[in-house]
Amino acid sequence: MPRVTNRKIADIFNEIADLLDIDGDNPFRVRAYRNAARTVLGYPREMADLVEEGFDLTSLRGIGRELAKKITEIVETGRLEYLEKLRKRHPPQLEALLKVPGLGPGRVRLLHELLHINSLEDLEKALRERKLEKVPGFGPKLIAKIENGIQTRRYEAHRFKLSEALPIAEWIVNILKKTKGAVHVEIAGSLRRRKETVHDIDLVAACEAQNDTMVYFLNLPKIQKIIMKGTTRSTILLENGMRVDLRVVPAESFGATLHHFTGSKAHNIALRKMAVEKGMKINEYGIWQGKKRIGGEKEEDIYDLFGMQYIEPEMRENRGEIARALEHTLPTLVTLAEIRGDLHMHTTYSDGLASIEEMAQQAKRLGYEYIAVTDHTEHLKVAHGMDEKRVRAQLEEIDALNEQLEGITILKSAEVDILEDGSLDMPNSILEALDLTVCSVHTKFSLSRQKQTARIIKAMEDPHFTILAHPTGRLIGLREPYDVNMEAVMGEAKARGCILELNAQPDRLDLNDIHCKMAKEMGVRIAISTDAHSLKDLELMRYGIWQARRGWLEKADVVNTLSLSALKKLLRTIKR
DNA sequence: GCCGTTTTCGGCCCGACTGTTTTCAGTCG
Repeated sequence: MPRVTNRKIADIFNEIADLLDIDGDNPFRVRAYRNAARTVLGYPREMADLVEEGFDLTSLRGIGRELAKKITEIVETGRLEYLEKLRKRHPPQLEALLKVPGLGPGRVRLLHELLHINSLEDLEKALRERKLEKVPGFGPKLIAKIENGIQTRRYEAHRFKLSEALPIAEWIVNILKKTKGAVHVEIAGSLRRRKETVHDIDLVAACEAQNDTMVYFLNLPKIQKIIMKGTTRSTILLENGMRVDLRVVPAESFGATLHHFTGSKAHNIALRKMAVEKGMKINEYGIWQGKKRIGGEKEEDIYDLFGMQYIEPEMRENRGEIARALEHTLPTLVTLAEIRGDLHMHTTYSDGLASIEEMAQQAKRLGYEYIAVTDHTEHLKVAHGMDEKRVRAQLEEIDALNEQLEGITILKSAEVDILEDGSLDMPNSILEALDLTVCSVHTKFSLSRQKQTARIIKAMEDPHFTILAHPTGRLIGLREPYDVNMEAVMGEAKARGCILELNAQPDRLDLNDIHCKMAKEMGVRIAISTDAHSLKDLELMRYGIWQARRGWLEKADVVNTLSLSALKKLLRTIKR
């Protein structure tokens, strides 16, 4: 039986929630399943391992006796009896209807009962035959919305990479800031939390009573259509399929509104519960004691209310940050300004676009002290991997440049392929001449979990192994991570003193946030690297920093915050 | 289904907008 992932358990719980929702079951029971799915998905360790260890699952937030039993059943048998029973009672494609805009559980149930609509095909047929008009509560506008939604639903499901959404959001914010009556305009939502992908763009504006902000928003260029329009809240769809939401509030509510729409939902719910326990209420307009507003102009008001530290947006995922803020023991998150070098980049020696000197000069302009040049090795033919002769030539060029350049040091390195048998794609004679190695898997992604893990651990046992690059190999939205036991890999890294990379390319961001947090907890150091293939790519560092902050990393966890001399000292301790 | 220093029952975050209504349910975030 294949190993059960947290993803699979979360999918099962979400499917149960959907089906119960359509049944009109207790909405809080439905919510319990969705909460549990989130807990499982956000948990840094695999449920399968926890079950094997006999860990008490009910100690996890939102997992009680029943759900612990269900998780155990899924892990042990690969299936869940309860879900299969539920599925028998429902047509197999009913759930898909929930994704259609305008259709929620209530209307799906109604359509099922009245018109026997069980799938998207049934729905399309009913639309053509104009049957929906007879259903109570279905007027012409709702029907048009459903019709429209069916056509565009593939677009709606799309998630945008952080690097796609952020520039657009910044562009809009800059326009709105200049409108009459606008006091503050900020990005909110998952974009402000710097999630690796976002569903839409959320903006919050503090405005005077007389303002042009909403009008300008609704008249931005490149709008495909206006989805919703109100005085305090509107939603537009841009030509590229991106939804943008704007809330306009008075300045005295700005902090509360910004907080509310920054989320995450789980973080907000936890804080609101705490407020209720104190006999107060937090909503998007402020903090309330009875009818009296006692705060909400600034975001800090909310955290001050509980005597806790301010929590940075990147940490607001309800992954333990609230407890830490109450204890005043939050980590001091790493910042871009603390980065002193970049340890993974390519030049014209392999598949990069700039020379070593150009990359070094650009790094110096960015304020760095050092870089490592890490061109591909021979095995990776598609990227013009270097043979021994060209590596030697490169090392000589680096020596010459280090003589000549001031204020920046070039470290000798290579992105060394980890071959299928776990050996490194370079002779020892060359490996010995390098200051560090950046080692990575570029082939055989589909090895079994056991073989892939053994392969990487074997590579790490090589005394020349320094950094494991893009440790799971995923490409966001394009390629799943390969199956590897990350705990075992991190355990080996800890034992050997090796470093794991957080690759800052926006389509990699590998390690992800959860793995970063896990590395920190296991005492494994991280290198945040751009894997730059051009001068411009060197500026991608900020994406890596944001992901690191989502993973609670501090300056001390990140090796490229070290000075050159401290880094060199560290590298010496890794080599055996 | 979860949770608990008001604990084993009775709560569970909260409000805007829409469309279809005539006072509100459903959806959405």
